[in-house]
Amino acid sequence: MWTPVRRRSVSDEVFDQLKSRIVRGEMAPGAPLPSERKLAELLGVNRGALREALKRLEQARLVSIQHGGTTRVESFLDTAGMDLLTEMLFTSAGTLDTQVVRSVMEMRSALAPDIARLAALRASEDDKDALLDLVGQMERQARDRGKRQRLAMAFWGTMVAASQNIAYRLAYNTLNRSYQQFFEVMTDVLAAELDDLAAYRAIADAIDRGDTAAAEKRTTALISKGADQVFELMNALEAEATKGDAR
Amino acid sequence: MWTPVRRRSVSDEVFDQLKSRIVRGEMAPGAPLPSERKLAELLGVNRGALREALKRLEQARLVSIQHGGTTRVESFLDTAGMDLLTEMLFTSAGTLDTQVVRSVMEMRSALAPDIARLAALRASEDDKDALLDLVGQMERQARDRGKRQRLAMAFWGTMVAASQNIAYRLAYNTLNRSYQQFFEVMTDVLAAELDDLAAYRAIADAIDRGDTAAAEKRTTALISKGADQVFELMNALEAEATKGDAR
DNA sequence: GTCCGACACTGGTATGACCAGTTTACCTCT
DNA sequence: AGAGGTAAACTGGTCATACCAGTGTCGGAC
Repeated sequence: MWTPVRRRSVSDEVFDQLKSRIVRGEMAPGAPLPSERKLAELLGVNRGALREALKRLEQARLVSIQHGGTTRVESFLDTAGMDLLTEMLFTSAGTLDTQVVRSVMEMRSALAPDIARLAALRASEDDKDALLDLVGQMERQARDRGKRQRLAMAFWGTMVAASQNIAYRLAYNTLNRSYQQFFEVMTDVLAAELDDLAAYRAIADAIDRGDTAAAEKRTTALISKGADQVFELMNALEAEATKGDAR
Repeated sequence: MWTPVRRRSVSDEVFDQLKSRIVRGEMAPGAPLPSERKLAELLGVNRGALREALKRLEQARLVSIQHGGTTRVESFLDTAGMDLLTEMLFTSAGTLDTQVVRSVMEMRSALAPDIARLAALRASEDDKDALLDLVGQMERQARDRGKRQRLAMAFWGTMVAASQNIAYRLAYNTLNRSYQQFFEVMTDVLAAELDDLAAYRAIADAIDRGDTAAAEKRTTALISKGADQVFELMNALEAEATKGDAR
């Protein structure tokens, strides 16, 4: 399989650089940015390209721009949206940020059961068929855990759509993007969850017959399997990191 | 009290207009936008200003831009983040979109208990003091429900921070922004929740002594009070709407 | 002292040119 | 006929430059 080359435009580069600096705390909240003209010169880019990046930063609520005034760094922890997760996932050293991973998994654990409940309540016939079909495909891929993981992704995507909850759906989009970044690592860690084909089947069946309680309960059980493994791994990573610090 | 005038820059105007058209379905997913040069002329604005808007739309994942190719409308329900909630809250007719409101409240109900649980697990001494102090202030504002609501906001904000979960915190930022849009309406609807000062006290106490189970249980009970009221109101609104259609 | 206005900043918009990819159509060679 | 190559006409990306529109400051008039 070939991976397409990704071209990075000047404005994207500038956006990433500033975003990274802000999130990593190199520029404190409240601190003023250089004026557009100066900053453009410092970065060696045209002012227009810089402005495109700044506008994006403003929309992500990482900076606030004031006509005639100063552009300042926002206290993004109180303003930014979930898109920041992908940025915060890795530390400046390039290692996984265990706290962020834990956060994502906790959110997944909190949302999935309610998504299942609502799906059981509101799923259309098409949704039900799609879910049952996906489970069938997973059962036929008993060997290949990687393929099953992709099918599981589709399963959850269908669940979220079936839940008819737009907030869940949008949150899912972002959440998904963030843990597709440690996809390969996850496949092994989530083994306990991905191997439990009976659970997926039980959930799909519960939704098919509109049994909200069963759907919720089964989902809680399934999701916690993967979550527990990840929590364990994160704890181990943290223990190792502090041991490294102690040297 | 004076409300400051809000200036809208050209690029903001363009962004809002395009965003609105896309979300309202006037431009179907996959449909190509006119070229930048044409679109700029059609809108009567400079190409640079238009590009700033397009870049923002791209970041919000409402359109996808390809160098040398065409700019196309994304199927945003599968790509966009929670920021869209504020845009989708009101229908084109200007009325509340009941499904979106229901979604937001459902998400609140799912997250709040787990936030409380984690807060009980991880809150710092400062967090605990702040929570107890806020509850004290609420009790002293027994008369003014509006003030209590603002204190309740601060209460939840502190809870989320205390939970040490970055995903919850970022989701909360966006969620908050969306239901500050129907703030006044909410104050009355959430009366049952806002009047239950004992519950807030109980939650703060549970967190103070690190009792995760109690914190979670009390929060579930409290949150459901407001949620039930809102669900009831939304059902009533929907019934009225269908009755209107039937005429 | 207070007031006020010029001035020097800041970000916002506009032109017009050119660079850099993509697509199409046509042409050439095999 | 088909494969390959090439030029032209699109598309978005970047640039330099000028000017408009708000904000803040500083100094002079009163």
